[in-house]
Amino acid sequence: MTSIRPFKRALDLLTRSGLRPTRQRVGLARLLFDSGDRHVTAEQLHAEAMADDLKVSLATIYNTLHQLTDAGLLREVVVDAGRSYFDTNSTLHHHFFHEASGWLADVPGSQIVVEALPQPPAGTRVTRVDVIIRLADAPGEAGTAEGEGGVVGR
Amino acid sequence: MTSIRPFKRALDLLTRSGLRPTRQRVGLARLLFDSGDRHVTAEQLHAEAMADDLKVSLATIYNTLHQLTDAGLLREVVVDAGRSYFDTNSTLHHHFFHEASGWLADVPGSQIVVEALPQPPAGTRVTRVDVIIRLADAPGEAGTAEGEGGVVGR
DNA sequence: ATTAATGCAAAATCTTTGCACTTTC
DNA sequence: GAAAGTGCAAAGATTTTGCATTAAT
Repeated sequence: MTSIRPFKRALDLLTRSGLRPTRQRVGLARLLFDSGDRHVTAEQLHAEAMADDLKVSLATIYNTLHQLTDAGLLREVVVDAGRSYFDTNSTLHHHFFHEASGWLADVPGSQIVVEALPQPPAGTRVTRVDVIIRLADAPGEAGTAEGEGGVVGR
Repeated sequence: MTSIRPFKRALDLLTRSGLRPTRQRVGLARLLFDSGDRHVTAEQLHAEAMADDLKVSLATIYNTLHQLTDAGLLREVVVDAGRSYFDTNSTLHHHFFHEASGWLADVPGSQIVVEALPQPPAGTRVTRVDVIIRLADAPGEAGTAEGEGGVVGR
């Protein structure tokens, strides 16, 4: 992930997507893609930009996040009404979501198998299958992690 | 299962959940539970209540939807950032979601099998596994999604 | 009577928009 | 110097909150 020339990498991602590499976009792309997979909200990214002395308005943050999403570099993850997360991991994968804290983490696509998917209604096609594993604090001790992985469904 | 005595059923659901059967709550419960499985937004339910000559404020709609959700009679479905759907089907099942139209439909739990679920992080337990099958219009064919199952949303 | 629920309007969030100004090509 | 991008503040949309009024036990 963290390549040798982060600046150049961010720049390349942008130009390859047909987005002009402006100061703001390059800066945001670096924040997003130079440190492995992450999940950010617009507000969070804005705060990071400020901390990094990158002057960007929230409006531009939103614009950029959507442009990157349209370009396939980000994926919007909807787990919480009224808050959008953007995920820098655009490969096939799913999510753990801890409702109380808002904690969100990737689960590699290979770790979940969804079988017997029903056919989509006529005239439509499946664009994506999202699996969200919702979590809460375990009651008693730490980890109510029942030995094996569970099976949901039949 | 539109039962023989819808009014009584709505009333029972409420009292069994420890909620006072006020005029508003009984009316809303009837709208929600007397016609099979449905997916509604607060705004929609409000409109229906008005059309049914049931005077309720939006604030009460939200209060009631959340109370019914806490009581386990409804399930909140998050598929779209910034819009909450409430599902009267609280049994194990998943969803089809047509992004362009906001159309949402149930997929029986038995029709999808999720296997090899990873262990939840220590100290947490899985509260639910949501599977959302996102749809878009198929390229070739004519028909758009909404056969008739009911279009939810705008 | 007591306690809970309702309604209204105001506030809080999060996100988008309009338009003048700035930067990139 | 065109065209694209940015910033700001204002507008939207959805959901929550505070408090006086009303209704249920």
